[in-house]
Amino acid sequence: MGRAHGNERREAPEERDDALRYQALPRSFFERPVLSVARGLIGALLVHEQPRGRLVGRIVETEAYRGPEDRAAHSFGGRRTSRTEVMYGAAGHAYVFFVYGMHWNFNVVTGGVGQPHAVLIRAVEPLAGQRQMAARRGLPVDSPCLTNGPGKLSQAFGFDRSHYGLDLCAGPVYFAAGEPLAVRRSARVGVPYAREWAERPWRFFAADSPWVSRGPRARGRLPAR
DNA sequence: AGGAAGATCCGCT
DNA sequence: GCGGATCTTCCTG
Repeated sequence: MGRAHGNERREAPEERDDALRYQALPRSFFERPVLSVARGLIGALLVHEQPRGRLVGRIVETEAYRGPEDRAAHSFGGRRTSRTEVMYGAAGHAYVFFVYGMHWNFNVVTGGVGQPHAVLIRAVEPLAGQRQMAARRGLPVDSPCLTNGPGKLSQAFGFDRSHYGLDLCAGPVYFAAGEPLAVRRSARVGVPYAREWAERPWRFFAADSPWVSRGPRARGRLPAR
């Protein structure tokens, strides 16, 4: 990357931001088992309607977190604090948290009230609003690193504390149906402290997508939805 | 009140 | 491939 000269007029990777209206996935989509939601979101769209334009990404990588038994989840052991509170509420709301002193991670709460489950959105393929994403990331608009990681996509989409608890079934941030994609799965990334729970294949990603973040080698294969 | 660890990213010893 | 950056949150004493 970085071989693009600033003033050169480059063909942006298709900003297909039609006046097209997306229909938000309904709450019932998220009121299902967290693994089903994590898998079902691969290929779906993440949309952020903003004053300066619409950001759209095709979801290519997710992870399921299933407290209270899942040692990798922030809600492990039933831990319930101001930070994890939203996970205990209704499905379809945003769980956004700050980590490593500089990154925000964006999740959607799943399951029924009282079930502290959530799906982490780890990577998307930019479909619209690339210029805005690139500006936030401080990278060229055609960079392959705009949204290929949970911290990166949060920065590109402008997600932070202000989005904590947001209803994702009502906009301005929401999900929309996309095309079915071949899905693969692996162990989750960055949770070695969770011991045997880290080994569970609860990371889902689109096979052969260049927008997937780096992580454990894929293993296993699933049919295209 | 203090300390330790963290669902990451970036750049290079 | 490894370590530093950086700061919030949570737990312990």
